[in-house]
Parts: sequence; C-alpha cells; structure tokens
Amino acid sequence: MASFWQVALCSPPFRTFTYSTPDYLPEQAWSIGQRVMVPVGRSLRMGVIVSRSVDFAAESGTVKPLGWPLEQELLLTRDVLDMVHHLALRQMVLEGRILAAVLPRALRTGNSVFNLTESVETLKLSCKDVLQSAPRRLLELGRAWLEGRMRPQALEHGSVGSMKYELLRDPPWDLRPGAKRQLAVLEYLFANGRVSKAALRQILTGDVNRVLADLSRRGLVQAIPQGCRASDEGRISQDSARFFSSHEHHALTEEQTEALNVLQDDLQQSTVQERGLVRLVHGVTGSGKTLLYLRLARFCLAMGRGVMLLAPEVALSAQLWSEVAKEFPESTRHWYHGYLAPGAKLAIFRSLLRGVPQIVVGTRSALFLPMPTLGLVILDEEHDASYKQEEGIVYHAKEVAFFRIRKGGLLVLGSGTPDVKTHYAASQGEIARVTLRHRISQSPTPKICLVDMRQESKSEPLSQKCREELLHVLERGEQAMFLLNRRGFAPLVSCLDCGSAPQCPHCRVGLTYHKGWERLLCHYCGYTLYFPCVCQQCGGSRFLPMGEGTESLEEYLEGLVPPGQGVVRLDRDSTRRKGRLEDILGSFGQGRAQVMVGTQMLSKGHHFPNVTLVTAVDGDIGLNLPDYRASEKTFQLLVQLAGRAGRGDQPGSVLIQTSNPDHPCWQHIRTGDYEGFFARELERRRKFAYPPFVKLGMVRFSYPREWTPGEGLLAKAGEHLHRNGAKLKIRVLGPAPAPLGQLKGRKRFHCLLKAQQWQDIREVYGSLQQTLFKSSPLRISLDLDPVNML
DNA sequence: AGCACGCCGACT
DNA sequence: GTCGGCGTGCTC
Repeated sequence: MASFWQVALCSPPFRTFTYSTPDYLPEQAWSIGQRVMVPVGRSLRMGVIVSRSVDFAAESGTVKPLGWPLEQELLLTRDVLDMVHHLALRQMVLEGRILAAVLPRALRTGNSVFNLTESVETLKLSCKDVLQSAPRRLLELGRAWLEGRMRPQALEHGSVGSMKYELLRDPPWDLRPGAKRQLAVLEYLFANGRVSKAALRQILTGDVNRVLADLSRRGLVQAIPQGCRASDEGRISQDSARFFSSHEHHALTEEQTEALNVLQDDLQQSTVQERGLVRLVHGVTGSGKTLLYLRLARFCLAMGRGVMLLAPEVALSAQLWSEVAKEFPESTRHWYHGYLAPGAKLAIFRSLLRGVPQIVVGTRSALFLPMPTLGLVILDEEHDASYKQEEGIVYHAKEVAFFRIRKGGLLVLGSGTPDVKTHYAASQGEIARVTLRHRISQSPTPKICLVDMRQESKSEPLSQKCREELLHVLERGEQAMFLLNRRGFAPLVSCLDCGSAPQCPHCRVGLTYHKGWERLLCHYCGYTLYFPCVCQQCGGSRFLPMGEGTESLEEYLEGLVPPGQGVVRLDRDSTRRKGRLEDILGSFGQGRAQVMVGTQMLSKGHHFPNVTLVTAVDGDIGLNLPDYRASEKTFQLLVQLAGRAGRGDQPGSVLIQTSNPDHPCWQHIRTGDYEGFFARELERRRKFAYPPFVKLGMVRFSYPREWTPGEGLLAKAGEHLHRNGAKLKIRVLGPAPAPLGQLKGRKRFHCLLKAQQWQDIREVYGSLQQTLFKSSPLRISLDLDPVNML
C-alpha cells in the first residue's frame, strides 16, 4: 500500500507536487503542516506538506521521495492550514502562494542548520549535507532525527536578514573582455561598498544570481550574511503610543454593561464554541467601544482562549496597543503588523505556538498567526476599506476572520458606521447585533453645518464662514482640523454653474475625464460621453476639474492664521519618513501646532480633546468617485470626521463645504442618521443591482503596451465572459479601460461581473483561465467583491 | 526561484 | 572550437 504526500512549494512555481516516503525516515517522521525540503528539478526547495494521498496517477514520470523535515514541531497548525486551503480555493490561486504570504520571511527559506549529537561531539549539518550523504549514513541520520539527537538550530534574530555582497579586490579586475554585466556589478560595488541583491537587481536586467555566482567563483566578490536591523521596528515605534492621550477608564455605563453581558454570553454558548458566531457591535462614535473590547478580551483570556484585536491601519492599532499595554501583563500580549522586523515577527509566531492564551493587537496580517486556542476576533472599524488586502494575495480580513472562528469562537465587528453589507446581513438576521446608542461623555454632539460653495469666491479654498470660525477658535486657544479629501487618481470634473458631476446613466457612478481622448468614461461598463458636453442637471457648459488647488491648502492656512500659530500636515507624503507621524501627532497633541491639515488619516480614531472646529474642505469629491460605494464612503468618512470635534469639555462644530448642498446624503450626515442613510442607500443598490443584492467580481486584464495581439485577445476574452456568463445569468460589464489605464508598461482593463452566487463567478473565471495559454502575455486575475476599482 | 538547455556573437 | 550572455522552459 503506497501512500504519498502532497507538498506545496512556497516559491515559484508555487505548485503542489506529490512525493513518496523516503526509506531513511519512516511515515511517523512526517506530518501534515510540516515544513520540509524536497527535491525539485536538480535543486532542493522548501515546501509545506498540505495533505496525504493514497494513490498517485503518474501521468508524467516518477515520484521522488521527500527530502528532509525542517522542524520536529508543527509550525502550521491545522486551523491555519485549513484557512490557507480555503483562501486558495476562494481566490483561485495556488496554495503555495498563500503559504508564502503566511509564513514569516525567516521561515520561507530552507537554509536551516542541524545540530547532530554523535557520541561526544556535536556536528553542524546543512540540509544539503544531509541529503548528499551516502545511503548508510542517511539511515543513521534518520535514526538520530527520530531519537531527537538531531535538532534544527534555532533561527537567530541575526540570521534572519538577507545577504549583502562585498568587493574583494580592487581594479583592475581580471575579466574576460565583453563581460559587461560582471563589470557593471564590480563597478557598482566599487562605488557603493556593501550592497544587497535587491539593489543590484535595480541596475542590472535579468538574472543577477548567475553573475554573482560567477564573480564569487573567481574570488572577486563575497557574500556576507546580513543580520536584520534589530532597531527597525518600522515606521511606527512603540513610543508613539504615548502621544495618544488615552481615554479615562470610567466604570461601564448601563448600556456598555448590557452589551458586555450579551457578548460574554456569546462566548460561553456551546453552539458558539462549536460553530462560531458573528456579532455586529454598532456603537456611535464615543460610545466606548474600546473599553468594551478590553473587558471582553479579559473575559475571553480568563476562559483560556486567545484573542485577536485588529484595527484597519497600524496607526490605529498603535492606539489599541497602548490601551492593551496598560491592561494586560507583558507575557500575554503582542503587537503585530507589517512593519515589524522579520525577527520580531518570527518571535511572535513562535511564542503563539506555545498555546498559552494570549492577546494579539494588530492589523489584518495578524490573522495568519497561529493561535490554537483562538476564541475571539475583534475587527474595530469594520467598515474600513483597509481591511482588504489588494497587493500580492487578495483577501478581506473579515472573510479570513470569519473562517478562523468557524470551528468555534466569536467574531465581533465593531463600527459606528457599519458597512452597508454588514448592516444588511444583521437586519436580515444573518448575523447577530448589539447596539450602543449613547455617547459616554456629557458633551453635546457637534453641530454640523453645510456651506454652499457656489455662493463663495472661486479663488478661496475656504468659505467666509469657515475663515471666521477658524479665527474665533484660535482666539479661544482651541484647535482646528481640515480634511482635504484627495481626489486620488480619478480626474473628475464638475459643472461650474450647478456643482453637479456627470454620472454614468447605467451604473450611477462618476465619469472620469480622459484628456488625450476628449471624452468622459465610465470605468464600470465602458460607457463614454464626448467632452465638452452639456451639464445633465442645468444645461450649463462650463466645467472645472475637481480637487485642484488642495495641495496648497497648508500654505494658504499658514498665511491665514495669526503669527505664532502652527500648521501641520498629515498625509501619506508628510509621514513617509520614519518618526514623522509621531512628530506631527505629537506637536498637535501637545498644542505646539493649532491647525492640522490632512487626508482621511486624520478622520480616524485620534483623540484630541482641544479640537473644536472640523472642516471638510471639499465634501463633494468622495461622492463622485467612480465607485458604487461613493456615498457610503463619504457618509462614513464625514461622520467619523465629525466625531473628532468637541471630544473635550468644549462643544465642537463641523463645517462641510459643498457645491451640491441638495444631495440627499447630507441630511443623514448632518443628523448622524445611519438608519435613514442605510435605507436610502439600500434602495439605490437594489435598483442598480449592487451588493448586497448581487455578488460582484472583477476580472482584471493586462498586457504589454507594445504587444499588438493584445487588443484582439482582450476582445475575445471579453466575449468569452459574456457568452459563458449568460449561461449562468451573470451580467458582464466591459471590458472597460481601468482608471489607471497603464501601469509598468502594461495596458490595463477590467470586466465587472454581477452574479447571484460566488461560485458562478469562479466558474466563468476558471473557464476563461483555461482558454488562455499558461504563459500568455495577456495576464488575468480575479478580485471577488472588489474594494478598490482602480 | 533556480537551474537546465540552446542559440548567438566574440574571443583563443 | 570554446566561453559567456541571454532567452525560454520545466520542475512531482
């Protein structure tokens, strides 16, 4: 009876191959979830055993035996492995690709060293050494492995980093004339000293490895192992937490107590412990959700189960972390996010494997950490688009979290402005819900005013009313915030007379302007309109690009405020450098600056009690984005923003500047009326067939700019989708040019699919995938429930 | 990703 | 002839 092992490779081609059990290590030395070295082609590669199979239909050639295990203990627990499998199926990508993303970088390669204890001495062996041993020696080593006399050397923090390369000899170099690639590398090294492989890849096209191999064979360069920079905790240091003035922890209010009781009850239910439960915690800004989370986490840990407390972005997770750091002992908590150094990630990964119930605070990537006792996952600000990962492997944190508690546990989705889909699911009874209606603090909710910008001078970014209020606020020694909602990549236009922006009649999303083409374009269905044209609303013909001039707002404000008052700017550009975020938040939080200008970043979670005026400089931009969730996003953003004002003792006020004051969205935002907004938005979604009434899938296409057959093949692929989609009652829109029509020399297009079932979309995509050649220059990818349409 | 193979131009 | 650059294709 032969039995085989399926091993997923964690580097290209990421495929899963079948191996047999080697004669030197019996079956019991191997198990599912183990990291192993296997022979692939003529080399040894790292992979993970993902399953066993009894038979192997040898279509092509032979089955090789497994090479050698990398650990005695299992690094990938069953729950993580199941999740990997599930994600691979769902996103239609290879399992190995997901495993590569799940494993800390230090565990992605197989350069382990084994310490072999033999009689008196200890020998160091690499995997290669082991597998190159003679058959008899291999049997001996197998015995040593089983008896525990051969242990993988613990990965040191220092051994985690990658290699750097160093020049060994000065010029002139003894090179064959014409070896220009080698010469280029040598000259670069001569000029720059020690250099990483990644840097060399920048200056050299093609395979750098081979050049380096040649040069080191000639003794001209040397590879030196590079320790990871221990101090590199990423851009967000733990110190930053001290800038977030924390909420005082009063006793729970009656409402909080009730909510906590409900959630604690959930955790204890036997059905929840077997099958899992999702509960939406819908609590208005300032209702004290964070304190609720902390108490619930404490309760869960006391039950002997682990907790994950996640925020959409690192900066927000830093605040949660500072709260958790105060509440929980050091031994049971971790802060995990993408900016951690590889060694730190590895340490947390290892620590969690010990199985002691712990609390992890972090961002979406923390969901891939092993936690055998996981009992509670909390996604704070669950509506936030940052929970969806777009680069590399595509996944939504909500989906992964849901999967992780499916075998028992509670998933809490917390928000003041829930995702329309989540709220819909709750109102349909598909997920449970608990609501917090009251703010903890006694201060009144801020007053929200609309300012009609059509009445204002076009040359001033701020209205008269806004300028006046700002000066009053500063006179009183209080602070102000200005949100400038960047227009992003989409060039939008708006009518100069009535302020409305052209929309697609089929999709009800904003049209974007394409310059060279002199047309307006819908990025969902490909609908175009000649431009210039007549305004659909008022018949006017004068249009203005939107979002222009916002960059100069900081400068403008500096000229406006009285001398001695500081203005700081908070956005992606100003915080790129390490430590800048802390500087900016620090100087504003401590009152060294009185005015803060920023993008979405400033709307989220910060607690600055002295801020009493908040202004959305251009409230309209969000509404006209080429995205079906434009009004939902705007609602969430502005309600959150309003929550920044008047958090202290002084009442706050919020100004929204708009050229479109009649938009139905505003009345709901002004009163913070989520239910009213939700009802209206739902009706619109039903009418134009958007989620939650259909499942959306985006098929993305790209091909090299110069590749002439691309256009024809794209059309054929589009036809294929339309034809096969029709059979499954899928509505297919496009192909339409992507808003970022060209990226990295490739033309980009996409098709939007509206279906009743996710499976239908996968089916159509799968059949398209099969009609394309394996390595066709026309590349396709699938994005289920796209968040970012660009 | 590695690592073959095979083609081509430039050298001994 | 032979070597090295460079494109292509495969890996249980």
